[in-house]
Order: sequence, then C-alpha cells, then structure tokens
Amino acid sequence: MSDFATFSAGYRVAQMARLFEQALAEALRPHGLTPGQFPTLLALWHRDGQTQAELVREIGIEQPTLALTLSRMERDGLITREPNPADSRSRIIHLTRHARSLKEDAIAAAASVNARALAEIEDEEAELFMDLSARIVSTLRERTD
Amino acid sequence: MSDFATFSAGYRVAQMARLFEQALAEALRPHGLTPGQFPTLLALWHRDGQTQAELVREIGIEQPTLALTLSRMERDGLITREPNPADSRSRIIHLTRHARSLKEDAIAAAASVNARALAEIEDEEAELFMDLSARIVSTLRERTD
DNA sequence: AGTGTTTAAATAGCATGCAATGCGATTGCG
DNA sequence: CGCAATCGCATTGCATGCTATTTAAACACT
Repeated sequence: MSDFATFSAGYRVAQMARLFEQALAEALRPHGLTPGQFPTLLALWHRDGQTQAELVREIGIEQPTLALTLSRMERDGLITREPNPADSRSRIIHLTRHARSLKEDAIAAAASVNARALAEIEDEEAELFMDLSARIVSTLRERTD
Repeated sequence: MSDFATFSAGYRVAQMARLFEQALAEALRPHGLTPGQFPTLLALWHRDGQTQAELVREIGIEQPTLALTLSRMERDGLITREPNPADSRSRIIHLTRHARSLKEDAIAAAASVNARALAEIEDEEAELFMDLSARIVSTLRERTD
C-alpha cells in the first residue's frame, strides 16, 4: 500500500466514486431506479422532451452510454422515445407519468446520500472539497477535450 | 443543472473518477495495461505470490470483480495461477517476467497522471483534498461495512 | 469419525462506462 | 440541384464493478 502514495489521488477518487454509487443504488432501489439513470432523470425533470444529443451534452457521458441507459429506462417504463417531426434522425425523449411521480422521493433519496457522505466534514470544508474537485475535473478535461 | 446543487458531490466525484480512469487508460495503453489491472499489479509488485483472497482484502474490491480481472491478466500474460500446496482451495498468483518488467514504466505513467490531475492546485490544497476524501470514504464505509 | 460451518474461487446475470463502426437523414456548398 | 460532409442514433465489443449463487476444501466441534 505504501507504493500507492505517489498516485493515490486517482485510487482514492475511484474508491469514493464506487462508495457513492453503491450508496445511491441502495437509496434509489426502493423507487426502482439505478444510479446511472439519475443524471438523465434530473435533466428530464428539469426539462422534459429533449433529444438524446441534447442529453448527452448536458450529462457529459458518451452517446453510446446514454443510448443504452435510455433503452433500459424505456424497458423499465420511465421514458418514451417519440419521433421528432423537425428532424427524423432524432427522437424526443419524454418521461412517463410514473417517472414524473418519482421526482420528489428520488431527489430526497439522492440528497440524503450526499448529506450522509459529507456528514463528518464541516460546511466550509465541503465547499473547499467541491471547489478542488471542480478544478481537478477541469484540469483533467483540458487535454482530452 | 441547478437541481444538481443539493447532491452534486456524488456527481462531481463520479465525473472525476471517470476522467482519472480515462487518463490512466491512455497512459497505460502503450504498456498494454488497463486501469483495472493497476491496483492488482501494485499489490503484486509489492509482494508477489499472494492468493486471490489476500489481494481482495488489500485492494478493496469484491472477490468476483478481482476473479475476472485476474482472468484477463492471465489471458494477457501478466500473471499465472499456481496451485497452493498449503490449501488446495486457493491458488498462488505470480507475476510473469513480463509483468515484472513493466513496473517502473507503469508506475511512472500512473504517477504522471496524478501529477497532471493535481497540477493546478497547491500542495497544501492537494493534501487537504486527500484528507477530505479519506474522511468521506470512511464515512461512507461505516454503514456498509 | 462425522457433520455442520466457514472459507476460497468460480460463475451467472446485470449496470455503467468507453471506443469504434455503420447508417440513414440533414446540411452546406459549389 | 447534387454531392460531400456532418449529424443523430444504434450496435458491437470490451472492461469494471456489483450481488447472488455454487462448488469444493478445510475447519471445528461433538
């Protein structure tokens, strides 16, 4: 483990991400949702009726990843994909009534995971953490974008 | 995106983790290695000849996840799995000569990813980030462990 | 010795993520 | 207008991660 010292940031972050995902999975399970669906749901709760390409830009994952997630969400009765009269290449994604009804509970569940994760650190520290994370994200993005 | 505010920590961390993984994948690719193999390699570079169960404890992933990673590493000529004379349920994992030869370069590649990720933040900030991350990790672990 | 429990691995099934391709629809430009 | 380039999406193939289950071996305790 001592060897980890030089590059433990990546390891630590990966570990944190897995724990967050597991906690979110547990919190969302009672509502029949999974962590991977959550960003898409947030985007559609915010503005229903977007195309896949719009969602990809908003969520920041690759298009094939979203395509598969949307298929699972369609299978699970969370969304429908309607033809787009303005451009027949794309389709308009709509939430089902059921998905709309889950908004409050799901957001509360996710918020509580976050609150729990940050429970042991002070508010200013949490802010600092978010700030540093944002800076690391943009640094890592530079070369790839 | 405004809705993200309340629970953006999990989202931010997930995003960071994906960027780290992608950067590490790119850095390791020339050496024929993948990010998921790296923790196992570190553990075996540190001490060769461990069992799967020992590695699981050390690395902190689930046993089936490691089993599959080890299969891929075996397929790729990085490890061998020898019978354990002391306990025929388990097998002793050994690095191949080739995997041993990759140590310096792979560690340098991973370290450079880390250095790049942290390039834009001060040393004390990086330390703080690591500390806060560690505290979030142990908080999230509490309920599940 | 014999049986029940624990332990080590393997396997099945699933969710997310990626890169690379293919394909039809649209757009832009000569 | 017509063709080339671009765009939107689907699909394929792969890597990682998880949970749940199975199998065999080792242990423990009567």
